[in-house]
Amino acid sequence: MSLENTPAAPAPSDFIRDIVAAHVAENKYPRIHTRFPPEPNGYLHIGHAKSICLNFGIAREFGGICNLRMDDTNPTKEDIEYVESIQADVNWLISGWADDKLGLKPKGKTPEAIAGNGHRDFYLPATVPAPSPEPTVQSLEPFYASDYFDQIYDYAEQLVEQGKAYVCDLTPDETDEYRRNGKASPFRDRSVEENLALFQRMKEGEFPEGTRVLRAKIDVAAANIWMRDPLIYRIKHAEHHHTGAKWRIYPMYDFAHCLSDYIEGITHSICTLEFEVHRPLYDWILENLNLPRPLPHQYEFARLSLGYTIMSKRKLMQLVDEKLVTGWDDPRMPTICGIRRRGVTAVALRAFAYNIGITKYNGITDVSVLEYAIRDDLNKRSLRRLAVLRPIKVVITNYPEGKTEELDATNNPEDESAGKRKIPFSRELYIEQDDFKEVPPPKFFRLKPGGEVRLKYAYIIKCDEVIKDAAGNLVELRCTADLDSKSGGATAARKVKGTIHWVSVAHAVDAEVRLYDRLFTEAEPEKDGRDFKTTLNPHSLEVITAKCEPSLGGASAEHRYQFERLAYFALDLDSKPGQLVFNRTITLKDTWAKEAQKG
RNA sequence: UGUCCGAUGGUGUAAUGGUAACACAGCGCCCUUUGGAGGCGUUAUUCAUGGUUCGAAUCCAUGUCGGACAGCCA
Repeated sequence: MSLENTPAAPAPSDFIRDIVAAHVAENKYPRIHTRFPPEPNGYLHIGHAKSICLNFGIAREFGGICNLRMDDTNPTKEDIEYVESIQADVNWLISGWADDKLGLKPKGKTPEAIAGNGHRDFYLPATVPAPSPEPTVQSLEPFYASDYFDQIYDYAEQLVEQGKAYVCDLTPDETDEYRRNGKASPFRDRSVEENLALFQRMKEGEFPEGTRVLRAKIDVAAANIWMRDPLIYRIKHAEHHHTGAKWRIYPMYDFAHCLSDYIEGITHSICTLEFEVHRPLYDWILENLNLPRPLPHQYEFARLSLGYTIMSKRKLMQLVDEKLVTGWDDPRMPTICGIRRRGVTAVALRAFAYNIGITKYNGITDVSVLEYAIRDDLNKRSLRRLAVLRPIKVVITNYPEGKTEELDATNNPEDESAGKRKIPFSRELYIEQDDFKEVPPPKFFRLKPGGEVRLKYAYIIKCDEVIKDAAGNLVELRCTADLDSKSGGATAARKVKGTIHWVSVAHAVDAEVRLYDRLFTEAEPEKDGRDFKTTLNPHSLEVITAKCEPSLGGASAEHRYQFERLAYFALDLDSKPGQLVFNRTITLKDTWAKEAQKG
């Protein structure tokens, strides 16, 4: 699929890119270096996709690198399962677009000590994967904040040595109270020696959790609460998924993050708005360590909110844990793996990320913007196929029994190179229930008693008779075909208002089709504090068996399909040989449904 | 309450002191062997008040409204 490697759109412009462009113009850094730093405590979702596209997009556009880093400073919430899913999702999303901008490091490598400025200092440069024409085993891995625990501990000691950090014995509740009231901790003025010894004993695991912390000594009365002697280390007797049992103390986000950025040589540390109030602390830590290399700076943008979607990792996990969806990769989930399984391509997701822009305004993006990006991409790439989701039988009474014709069909009207295929036609067909109305509403262009309709790629037929069972249920339609109306025939150019899809009964292939719809019934599932579970859409999944044209028997997960006049579909990973399972990625735009609703 | 941030059509964004524009959505028409796609057209916007200026979405002041943060989470 050549589209896979097509850049989504001209590079966008936004306030962060403007800043980066200015830095490039003034030669402020030898190279632009961003990073994508998820915490491995859940699966990546479409909000992360926005961030990935921003960070890797900047790396692409300004000749830089974007490191993938596990922000893993809280072992009790994190897991290797998430580390692996994050890598897979990032790789998928940037594949063919920014793989050569992905900053990794040799497996097991940790920062190297460098001398400078009379201080201890550390650096861990990035390696980008070599473009590999043949499959070479590249022993690279993502960065891990936890790989810097030794260095971060060292930096903490440097702060203590300077009298800029102290061990505090207040309980968590007391700490809260003191900070709220701008009151100094009674342990604030311990000697450097005592602090050093205590901090070391914390490291050795001598104290129970919650009994002591290391705090930066900044300003207990600062207007910004994050500057009121913030905690930078806490005791946790927990095993870490990456460092094992080595540590009893773990650095807090604020301390670890800026230093991780510095160690990796990050220039632009881009995060979401809620970290705005932390920025003074980010700067304070780096500035008070007398670091010799250029310091990274933090920039904030608005996280994505999408209509009919929830984005909180905690709540998504709740959907998984309570089996309200089948898993993190349920096609209804806004996770990257869920969206991928649904059949959305990385190209579409990137186009969406580009289209919504980057600002500091917290708005709610309409889902139609996402849906447009998906349709726009799928329209260009998908193979057209005929399939009937809810069949009714049609008998062409003037067509010979036992005869089969192979008709020409276009694979993709948007792409000549996709070629053509043959579809078998015979006397007995399935058509869509929705394409026949015994009592048609106004402007109904499809089949009705006594009316004519074009069978796509085949004949014009006329409905002569409606056969019902004793209970009055529709059993079959008996029609006659204009046998000259096939492509190239004498009456082929006859105008009939409607064209419908069909499948030959004798040649039909069955497939399980999973019809997905929005997970929530409300654009704002949690508006006014209501429980998001009360707005779950009970019809978000319907499973049916469809009748498909025979070529679909050879469907592949690499391709996307449009079942003509219905929707786009992708093969689900539950498919087995001879047992097709399709996911409905998204319906086609349906202006008739809209028209019918008006009437 | 404090700190920080924000406010441009229905929605999301652009215009960086000089004609308020783009996309999505909506509406209408054309085209169509997909009621898809495409083409054409169209509706609709600068939170308020004051100031600076020849000129303000943009700069300043005040106000209003909204958001984030106030975990030993990130």
